Formats: sequence, C-alpha cells, structure tokens
Amino acid sequence: MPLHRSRRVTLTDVAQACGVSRATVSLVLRGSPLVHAETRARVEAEMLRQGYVYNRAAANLRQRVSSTVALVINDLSNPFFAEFAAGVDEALGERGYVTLLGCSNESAERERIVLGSLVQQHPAAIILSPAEDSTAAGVAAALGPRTPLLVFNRALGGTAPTGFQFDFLGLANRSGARLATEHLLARGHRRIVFFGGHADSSSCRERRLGYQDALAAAGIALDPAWMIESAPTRLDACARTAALFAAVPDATAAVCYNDAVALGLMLGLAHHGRRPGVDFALTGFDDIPEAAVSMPPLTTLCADPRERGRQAAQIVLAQVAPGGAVSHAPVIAPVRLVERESSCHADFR
Amino acid sequence: MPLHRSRRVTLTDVAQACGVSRATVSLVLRGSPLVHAETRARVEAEMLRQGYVYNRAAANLRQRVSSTVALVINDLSNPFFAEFAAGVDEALGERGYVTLLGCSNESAERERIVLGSLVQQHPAAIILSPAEDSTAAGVAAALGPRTPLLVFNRALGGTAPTGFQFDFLGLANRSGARLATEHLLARGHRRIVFFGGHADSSSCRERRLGYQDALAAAGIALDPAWMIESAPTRLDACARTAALFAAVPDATAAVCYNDAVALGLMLGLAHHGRRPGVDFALTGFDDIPEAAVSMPPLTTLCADPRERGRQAAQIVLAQVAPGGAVSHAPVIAPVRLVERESSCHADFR
DNA sequence: CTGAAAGCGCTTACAG
DNA sequence: CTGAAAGCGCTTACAG
Repeated sequence: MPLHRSRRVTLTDVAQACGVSRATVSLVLRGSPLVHAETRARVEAEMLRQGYVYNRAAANLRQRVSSTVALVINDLSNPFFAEFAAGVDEALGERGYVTLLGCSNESAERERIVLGSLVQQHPAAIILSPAEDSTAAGVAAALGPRTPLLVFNRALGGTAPTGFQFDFLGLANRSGARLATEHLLARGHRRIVFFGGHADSSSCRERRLGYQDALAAAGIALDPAWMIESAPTRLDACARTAALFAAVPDATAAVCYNDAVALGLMLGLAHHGRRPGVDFALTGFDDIPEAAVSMPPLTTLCADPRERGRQAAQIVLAQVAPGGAVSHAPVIAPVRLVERESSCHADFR
Repeated sequence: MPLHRSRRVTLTDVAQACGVSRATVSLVLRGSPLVHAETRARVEAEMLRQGYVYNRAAANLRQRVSSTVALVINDLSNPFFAEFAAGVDEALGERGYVTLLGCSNESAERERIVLGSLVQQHPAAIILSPAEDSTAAGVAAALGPRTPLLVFNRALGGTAPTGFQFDFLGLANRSGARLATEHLLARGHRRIVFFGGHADSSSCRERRLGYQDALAAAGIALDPAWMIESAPTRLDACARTAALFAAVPDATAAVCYNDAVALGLMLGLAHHGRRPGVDFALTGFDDIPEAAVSMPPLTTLCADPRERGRQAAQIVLAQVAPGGAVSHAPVIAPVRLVERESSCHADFR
C-alpha cells in the first residue's frame, strides 16, 4: 500500500516502529559496529518498508558541516564551460558532495545575485568561472567573509579588497599562444595576425603576450594593426574577417583567440575565397569537440576542460579538508598543441 | 578587523550583540512589519558588521519546506542539454530556488547513484533528462515514493511500477520529422532516407514515424533499407555516410535524426564528393547554434532548449505549489521548421 | 512591539 | 549494545 504523501518518514518513525531509540537508528544509518546485527537488520528492514530517506541537510546542521559546493558558470551554452561543469560535478560526486549550480550568463549583476542566493545554502566552497565584467569587489561583497572561493579561467576585474583571498585555476594562455605562433613560424609564415577576443579580457591579453613573445624571438617586429579584436564567438569572428584583410592584406596566417573564433574565421575565409589550411593557415585555442571535425580539422591548444573541472573540485576540497592547505598560489594548467590540417597544408617557406 | 574563520555568525550572535531576542532578529530577517523601525535598523547594522549569512537550510528544516530542485542531465557536453540546464536554472532562480546539479554521462548506473545522492538533500522536485538506458523501475527505486519528478525529452525504458507517477515534457518528434520530410518532398525529392539515431530510442522511433507519415501521405512506399542507423554524434554519422550510399545509391536527400548527425553527414558528403545543399539536400533536428553557421547553413527544427528548460521548471514548481496541479498529462512542446540553404539549392522536381 | 519556549530531523557525548 | 538528553540555526505560536 502506498504511503501518504503528506508527511515524510523520519528517523523517529523508524525508531518507534522498531521499538528502539532514535540514537540506535542513527547508529545504524552511519554503519556503526556498535549495533547488534539483529537490531541492525530489523531497523534496515523497517527503513525499506517505510520508504525512509535520509535528510542530509538536517544531519549537516547538527554536525556543522556542508555536503555541497556551489558552481557558478558564466556561459553554460559554451561547450568549454559545460565540460568544465561536468568535470566539477563528477569529481565532487565521487567525494560525496553535491553541486549547487548557478549561471550568470556573462552578467556580473546576475552573478552577484546568484552568489548571494547560493551562499545562503552554506556550501563548503564556491567555484566561480566569472562573467567578463565581474570584479573582485563585487564578488567579495556577495560572498561574505567565510566561504572558500576558487576562481577559474579569468582574473576578476579591479583590485581585491584587503583580506579577500581566493584560489585561482587558469590556463597557460601565454605559453600556449606562443606555442601556436611558433608552430606557424616553423612552417614559414611571417605575416601572422592575432585574431579575435576582447583586448581587455585577461585571457586575451595573456594570449597576445605569448604571440608577441614568439614574434620577438623570431626577430619579427610587431605591427599593432596585426591584432584584430572580435567578440569571442563564431558569428562575430566571421563578420570581422573583412577587418582582418583590410588591416593586413597580405597576412598568410592567424593565431586565433579561441576555437569559436577560428571556426568563424574559417567561414569568413570561405566567403573571401580563401581556403583555410590551403591558402591560409590558422590555429585555435580550447580544442572543443567541433575542432576535430571541422573542414579542415583545426590545429588548436587542448585545455581539457573536463579535467580542469576535476582539478578545480580537488583544489577546493583540499582547502575544505581538516587541516587543509591554505596556500592560495595560483595554479596554471598547461595546454598541449594538437596539430591538424588547418595549419598544415599552408606552407609559405 | 577580520572575524575569526572558526565559527560562523548566527542569528543568536546578532541577537546577543543587539540585546534583543532571537525571535526579533528572525522577524527582521523576514521583513516583518511588527518590528520597530529603530530596532530593525540596529539589527540590520549589526548583521552587516558581523558579516552574518542567513542559513536557509536551517530555516527550511524548521519550516519543513525545500528551496532546491534537483536537475539530472544525461550529457552536459551536448549544447542542447546544456541550454536546457541553463533554462532550468534561470527559471528556478527567478522563483527563489537553487538548482542541485547531477550528471549521468548517459549511464543509467551513474544516474541511479546521482539520484540517490540528490534525493537526500530533499529537493522540492527532480527534473530528469534520462540516460539512454534508464528504466522507470530503476528511477523509481532510486527516488523513493515522495519526490515529484519531471522526465524530459525521452521516455523511461521498461514499464513503470504501479503507483509511480511523474510528469513528462517532450518534443513534437513525430510532427517535426513529418514537417522536415514534407519540406523535402515539396522541393521534388522522392528518394529521401532517414539517417542516424538509434532505432531503440524513443525519440528516434517517433521521428521515424513522422518521416513515414509524410512518405505515406505522398504515396511513396517505404523501403526499410531507407532508414540508416548511427550513433547520434557527428563523428559516427560521418563514418556512416558510406552505409547510406551503399543502401540507397540514388538517394537525393536525408532527414537526419538531429543536427549533430546532419553536420556529420555534411562532412561525409564532402568526402564522397557530394556538395550538401547543392547535390544533396538534408535537414537536422534541434537547431543547435552551429546549425546556423555551418557550410551551408542547416535547415532544421527549432526546439528552443533554453525555453524548454524554463518550461520544465515551471511545471515542477506548479506541482510543488500549495494546492498545485496533480495532473500528470504529458506535455509535448511544438517544434518549428527553420529553412536554410542545406535543403534549398538541391531541387530535383 | 518583544521575549520565552518548543520543535524541524538529525548526531553526540554520557550513562547504564 | 541501547536510551535519555542536549543542541545545530532557524521559525512560530503564545504571552505580555
């Protein structure tokens, strides 16, 4: 017979039905060896019979612990961040934590609201992939003083209020972009542009620096006109292709801000009668799934976002663990060049 | 001066510092008009000073309510489901709920574990986008009898245990596929295959039925060889292109299971020397962001996953509301044909 | 307008 | 091996 929907079964119900105390049921729940085997069996059978569901929130309250970690994502429709979120959730789940999700949709204002709501659940820690215009002061205000924070992927804007400490996990943007540029240089290219991204985002700045490192090491003077901005999306990158050739008519290659931009540029090249990987070489950044199956496949830097998510979870759980590390040294994850055809057929040596 | 990390500030701390009772602080918290304005101001200032953070979990326990909804997603790296998740989170946030996230990675076993963990947080409801091999019996066992459930997108396998009730939100798979097929028929195509998807998934079965409806209405006899299976991914679809032309050498068009399959087929067509949208027409399903910017742009059916997420949230919150609807009639969201070039240049009338 | 007391569902010393 | 009692941080009648 189905039970009434009205009231949930509690530990007290089970204890009464078995004729034991609540303490005993609690011990059964936690697998204590103190309980007599026969008693344990009776209690467990009764739990099953009544459809008892453990209330972890109540247990957490009593124990003054938390079994959740909050994850705030700037853009879940970007596969890079979706993979990151999946990795976080996977690693948290393995350690018995539940993920509280929040999406900021690249708005610092929504981010603030979402953080304010999540922090009331008293998560053990917060993992934040910040919106483009997010500031350290705004995050600090929304968070209050006590919740450990890990910032992923890009730096918070502004200067941090004194005493506001957090972990950071980022990608090797500079050395990655340098790798990509060196790869194109090694194939004989000399007029290589840096294409896409917003110059005021920290990741774009860092990638441009790596590009400049490689050019300088090759003895090539940088013309600032060789760095063309775009929104970090396929659509805008496609539209900005004309700006690229207006600025540098004889460019033969582009280091793109990321894969979305690179795929947009491929489309734009086609509209301009240029064949990517044949007439013009290009590289991306991220190695999103589409990179491997585009026409031609895209040479890019693999950032392994799912693994980064797992790493982020591990860092915050280490902070939370009793006697956990309290160093807040930034962690920079290396990236790996994946050579594909978009950069391979075009040889201008 | 920064406060000690050791102990969180509670309502009791604030009350003591102000020389009022905890009840009064609680009333301030909840914006009660009973509290004297001067008292309220003193209490609020003290909260700010001490960095008090409301503990919603404790309040929920006392009030016997829940402020969370669990969301279990089969594949977050698929933009369709990622958008759905973003929509769910957005709509829940607007209503003051927090999303508990879980990912099953298309494994019914992980789904069961994830559900078991989430249900212990006592969410107000659960929204489940099931793994391919998920069964009603498995979900029922993991859930216990009391948590309202909404299943999204595909039917649970097996037969539901008696008394196991849940809501369902799905797409108009059959009528959508019929629309796509009729669109190709109207452009003169006669040898139209149905390409991709696993025949044993409910959505593939339904889309095939819509395809067959259209062919039958046009007086075209269906050859079972015209339905070619593939994994619902770009990569496998690309690989199965050879099977398509082996089975139906003179096919001129394909209704594809979804956009990923259609984009894979485009790639496969290129390898076979066929130009999509010129030599061969095709349609997708979902309208993922890539569909609009592929070469050529893909004619497809728009399912608006973000809006579906919002809709799912609304349905479960209506169930949960006091005196909420208890009808569990399935909701089928319509889809809309978006005509683009992949089906437009190829005219075989 | 404010306070004392009980209770949400659990855990944890402490007795026995 | 089991039970009585106190307490986690909040809310809610009930007095005053």
